[in-house]
Amino acid sequence: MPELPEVETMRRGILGVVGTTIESIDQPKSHLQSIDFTPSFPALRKRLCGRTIADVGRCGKRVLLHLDDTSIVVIEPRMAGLVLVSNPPTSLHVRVIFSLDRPAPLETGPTELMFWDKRGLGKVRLLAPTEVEQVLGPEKIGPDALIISPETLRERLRKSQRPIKVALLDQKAVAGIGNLYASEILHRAGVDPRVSCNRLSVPQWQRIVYWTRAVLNEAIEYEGSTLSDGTYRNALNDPGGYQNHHRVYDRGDEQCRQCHEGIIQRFVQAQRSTYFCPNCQQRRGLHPRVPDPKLYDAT
DNA sequence: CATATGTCCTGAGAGC
DNA sequence: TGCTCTCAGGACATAT
Repeated sequence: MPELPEVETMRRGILGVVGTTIESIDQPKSHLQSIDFTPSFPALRKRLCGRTIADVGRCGKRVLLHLDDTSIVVIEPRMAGLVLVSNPPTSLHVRVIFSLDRPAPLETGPTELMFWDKRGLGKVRLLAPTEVEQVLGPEKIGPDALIISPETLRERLRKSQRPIKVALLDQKAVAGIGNLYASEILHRAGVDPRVSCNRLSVPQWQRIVYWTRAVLNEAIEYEGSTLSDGTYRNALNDPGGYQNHHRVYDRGDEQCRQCHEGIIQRFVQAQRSTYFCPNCQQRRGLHPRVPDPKLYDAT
């Protein structure tokens, strides 16, 4: 389930493709259902071959390949997709291979870029400049979770009746947070995942945004979370390390690693697992971990 | 308008 | 052993 830290790790892991030219694109034969290409694969191939990759970006949980004609390849890993430069975990699930030319001035680096997807829910689309706004614009995708300010997040959600955990998953409100990190963030912020957005205080919004940045940045340092199913890998097929630092996710019935008193509870919200510590995340009570106000400011 | 539900898809694991 | 069932959840379409 690649979320912001995993997708950012993919982005950093493929920076070596910047400056290369797409020589060919192939779709390995497989009995599996084809993933969704927009436009169709043959049209995509025709439009991409010969294009140079000018930059690699990220928009929420999507990887972007910025091309020299200002069109953009949008790769959406969704549940089980990976962007790799070598060593796919299985050859069966390689959905598309970009073969890259490295012009003379470029140092050595990747000569292939792959999209691998175990479950086939991912998508690859090519956006013409005129399509970018309607697909990636602010109407569709909210401010990035790493830079949103507490004021902006509060403005966007303060009237919502939804539980805060559910609202944090809304990519139109804030982009990049998924099910795993939503639980981790709220635990660190000392906020009960069940509380309605419209009942949260200003200090609680501040703590949520502070810990959103802190948790996501720490997870990026560890190159993301590889859960017990082992699916998530970085661009070289190495597992991430942040799963060893989770406080609550997938730790139901364990003693809380923070307060050493509560037992981590699991329950379902909006068809998704939520984990929390009833002791650290009470509806009312003191929240001793007050972050530095300087860090609230958006950049 | 805000919110809720169904859908896609595969592989792993449980139960019989 | 091999079948059927359930579950995992990101994003989008559709329904309330």
